[in-house]
Amino acid sequence: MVSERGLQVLQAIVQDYVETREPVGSKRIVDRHAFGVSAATIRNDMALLEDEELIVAPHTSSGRVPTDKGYRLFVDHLAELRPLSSAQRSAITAFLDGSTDLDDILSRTVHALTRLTGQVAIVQYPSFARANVSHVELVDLGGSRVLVILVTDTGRVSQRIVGTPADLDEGDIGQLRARMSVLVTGRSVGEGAKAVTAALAERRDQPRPLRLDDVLHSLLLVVSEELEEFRQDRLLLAGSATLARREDDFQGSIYPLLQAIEEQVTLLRLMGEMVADGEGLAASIGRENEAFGLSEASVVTGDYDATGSRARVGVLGPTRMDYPTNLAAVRAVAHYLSRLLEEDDTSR
Amino acid sequence: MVSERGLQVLQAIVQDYVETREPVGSKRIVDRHAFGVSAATIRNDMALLEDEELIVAPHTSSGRVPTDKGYRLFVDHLAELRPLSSAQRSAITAFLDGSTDLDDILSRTVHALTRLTGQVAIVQYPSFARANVSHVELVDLGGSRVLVILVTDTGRVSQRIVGTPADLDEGDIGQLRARMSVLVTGRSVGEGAKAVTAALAERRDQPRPLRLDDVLHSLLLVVSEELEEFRQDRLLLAGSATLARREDDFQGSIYPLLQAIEEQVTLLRLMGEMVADGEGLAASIGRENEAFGLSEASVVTGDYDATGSRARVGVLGPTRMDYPTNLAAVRAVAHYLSRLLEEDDTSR
DNA sequence: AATTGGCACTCAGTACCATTGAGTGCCAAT
DNA sequence: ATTGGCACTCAATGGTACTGAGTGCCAATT
Repeated sequence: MVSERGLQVLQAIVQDYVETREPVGSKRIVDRHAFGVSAATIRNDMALLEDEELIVAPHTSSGRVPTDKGYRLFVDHLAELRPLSSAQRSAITAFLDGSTDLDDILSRTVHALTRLTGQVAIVQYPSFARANVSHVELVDLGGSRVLVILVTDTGRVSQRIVGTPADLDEGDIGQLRARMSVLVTGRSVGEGAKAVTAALAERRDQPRPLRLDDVLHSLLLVVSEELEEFRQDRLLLAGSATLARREDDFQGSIYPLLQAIEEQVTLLRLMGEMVADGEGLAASIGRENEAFGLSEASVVTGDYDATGSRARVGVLGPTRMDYPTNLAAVRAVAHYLSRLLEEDDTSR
Repeated sequence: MVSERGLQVLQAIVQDYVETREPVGSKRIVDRHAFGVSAATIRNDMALLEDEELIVAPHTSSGRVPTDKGYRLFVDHLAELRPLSSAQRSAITAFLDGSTDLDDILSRTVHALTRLTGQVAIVQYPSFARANVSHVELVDLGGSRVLVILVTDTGRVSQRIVGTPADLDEGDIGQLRARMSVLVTGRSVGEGAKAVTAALAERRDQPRPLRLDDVLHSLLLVVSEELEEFRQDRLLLAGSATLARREDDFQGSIYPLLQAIEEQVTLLRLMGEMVADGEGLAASIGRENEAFGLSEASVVTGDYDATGSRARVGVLGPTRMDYPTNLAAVRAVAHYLSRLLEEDDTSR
């Protein structure tokens, strides 16, 4: 069993290792942390920690390094979030103040977070799976082109240009708009997709060709695609260049990281599977991300609220990261974001 | 002066070096390329090439490596574009077929290009500075929110949500739409911006408060912002993860590259300044990119046409890249893209 | 005048010690 | 339970020697 002091030793090891990137030995600990005991005693504790697989010695004769399990214990029980400095707090507000557009707010957020932590920052768009479609709009662009626009009540907008088989007049457009509107408006995105699919099926069974049916058909196809895309929430990322500075923390290559950043889907799933604590914070450490090809990386996330729907902000970095600082930063940004988006909602 | 054979030697050096990443010596050249002369002769030629600063020896006793100047000469006079295999050609069509939406087409393009070249691929959106605004649309979202949509005749759409001071009824919206439409529709984006600015100024001089003036004012502000953003064309990127595999080609760090990728502005300017040849192809090599912090990188671009406006596709990679292949791939993609977008235009 | 074989020279890379020192595990003493 | 002592391990460092690919130059050849 690991003693109370043993845990403090683990804490010291994590802190020192994160700071110096060098395996930490018993002597270092005695020097830098005021335990009232000798190096030999620390060594005994370290032997126990090693038995528990919380730390490991990279080479027989060198200091210890935390294992993923060690980081996990540290994060869950040992880490005290390091509150942000007032300068940092005001940096957040300075970054985020004065914008109303959702895209704009989130973009600023992700930049603020990467600056705050020095890590790759990630912001998840508020989930639209449950949000309702509030508007479908058709705009005639002339030249057999129609612009289809979808708006959800969370403020997200998506648009797409579709070619139509023939020129349509204002009346046609109006008719199409009305029929589409009935099918999708007011439903959640998921339901909307079902309604569209059903409408497509029904149209086939009912061979009474309305003049605009073909057009409606193709438009519904596009809407269906768009809804599908909506359902998969999106990510905003910033700071991926910082990874180049941390190459040494990734045995060999940062390729998996860059890969994951490019295929946002991976990160999306990863972040989706993480389980938040009471404060909405979560961390996924090293091997815990193995299924996503990110065994040497960690992700720290915090939940935020936006108009009733939840989403996450987070940072991605090497397993050897400063969890207290990153957790605190993520929490602060998530809080601020929640306030901003909820406030914003009432003021709208 | 460099002899005819000297140039062939340069060509051989570039080819071998790009392939093997190792400085190439006189013996290698004699072995792998059927020059009818001895190694000593090649050495004499190499000495001349070195005098001209076309090649350089990293270490006194090792083979030669092309300088940026050497690559430049190679690209300008020695490189024969390597035509794409039929498999590659059909890969392009397979990738790009069956989409009509501009965003979609360009996104597929950039992925095709990165797959084709193994480099970071870049696609520039067709320039909108000269494109005309074909539609301004206002959609009432309720709750004091209005969605402003701008469409250009090149197919680009931009939207933004704006808070309005008070609730507006359908009539108000219609009125606003009409007034905005007059100000912007049919003009180029640049002119549109001026018109908006003028309208704002005029409004101040003319103190006859119309009921909707305040709203119009804020809307115009947003439109103005959007136009400004439009003017700066945008980039689509793919394949940045491949850089992790080429770290060795970037003395030390790929940081500048990732940085440039993240701040698209740098790449945009760089690509903008490149001068294309008769075929629309251009290359910017190594130190030529010094002003952009990319002294160890090269960019190869090709121009494409879309509805009367031109833009570029390209790849970004280490100076030590396979120019013939990349030039050919870029050219092929640019051609195909031109055909697709022009075709598309007539069919629309 | 261009080409070539020959030759001395250079120097990165590799391999092979020997040395150093931080750190460990263990044990007997406290 | 803690500690000082001690033998041991092994990565890192540095020095030495060797190897070999490659060069520059020159005199001889075509």
